[in-house]
Amino acid sequence: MASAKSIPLTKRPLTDSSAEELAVGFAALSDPVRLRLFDLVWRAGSNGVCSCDLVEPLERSQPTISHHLKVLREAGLVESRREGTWLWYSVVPDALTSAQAFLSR
Amino acid sequence: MASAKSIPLTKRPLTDSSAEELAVGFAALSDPVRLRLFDLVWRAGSNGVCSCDLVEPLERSQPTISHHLKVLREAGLVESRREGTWLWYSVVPDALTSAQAFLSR
DNA sequence: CCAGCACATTGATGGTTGTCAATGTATGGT
DNA sequence: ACCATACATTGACAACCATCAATGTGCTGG
Repeated sequence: MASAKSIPLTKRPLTDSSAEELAVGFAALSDPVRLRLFDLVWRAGSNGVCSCDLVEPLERSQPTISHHLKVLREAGLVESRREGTWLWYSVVPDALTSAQAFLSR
Repeated sequence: MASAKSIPLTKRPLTDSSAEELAVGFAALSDPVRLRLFDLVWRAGSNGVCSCDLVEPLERSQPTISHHLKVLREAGLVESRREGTWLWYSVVPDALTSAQAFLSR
């Protein structure tokens, strides 16, 4: 398969590592349940939301919600702080900036 | 698990169907190879890029690239037009607007 | 110290995904 | 007609994923 010499693709394409990093973020948002979960956390603002308030609206079991929150946490999109027996989740500041920058060039 | 009555989460959260739609877009960008592929197509502008020029820089087999292009096409992110034996891929205009809108609120 | 609640982890299962070799299809030149 | 090229499809396989029931862990109040 020879090249069609279409255009100069030589202007700094996405590096392998930054593609990897971006893909992790997009992968975290690639599931509908997880996306709605992230949306709910986001709406809660800086105070955050108790994860006990996330199980019912998403109609999934508690382990499933816990799993999805772990995925979002490990992708660096949300963080949690303890408050007694509760865990409060909030969006990590600037967690989306690289994704936003990529999508709006 | 009782509610912690944290905040009023009642202001129109993401609907199930729009979450599904957004997730399809993010899923298409959730693989590093596919993300670099989309990046290369994007850089080619409205003229597009011949898919024969996409195999080598991504270091994947031709069927794999063809598969990823199909995923991007079915997600509505890219489109192709024939030019003889070649296929020229370009980004669908406004394909990213819903994702951009979601990420920048 | 014990009972109850919030949340995490484990284990299992059915489904999906990325990859490539092999093969198929379409187009164009000779 | 034939062959070479560009690209798609098939089939197979290993890895990964979403989900839940069962169980474990940590915290609090009594």
